Amino acid sequence: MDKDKNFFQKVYEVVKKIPAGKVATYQQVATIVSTPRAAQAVGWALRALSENQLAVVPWQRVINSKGMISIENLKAPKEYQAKLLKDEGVEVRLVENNYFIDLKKYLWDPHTN
DNA sequence: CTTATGACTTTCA
DNA sequence: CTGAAAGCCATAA
Repeated sequence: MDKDKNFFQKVYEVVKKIPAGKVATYQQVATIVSTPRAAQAVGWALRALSENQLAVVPWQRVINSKGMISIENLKAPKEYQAKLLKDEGVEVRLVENNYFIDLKKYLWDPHTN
């Protein structure tokens, strides 16, 4: 088990480390678990989240490099994710029916974990 | 083992 | 600057 935890598990643990009121990009999580190019794979991991995992993994704090929520295609509405972030104190602004977050202010710094 | 898909990112036109 | 295409990583079939 200590050999190579599943990529998913690693992603989940990293995401769980994200403090409330902060957000992380796929690229950042991907860099921690594997390589910066694995951002797509991170998205894949979060897509495969089970309802049980949704309760323990703050997937709402993970967004793309532009600080925008691209979750429109999933069953979870963007408004729901935005609501969760707002509840954590993250300022989310709605532009062109897309939710944007100020990465300069709310981007998580894994070094200061 | 090869092909296809994706909650992404970067580059080319 | 805006829009489209390719690329990289991991998983599923």
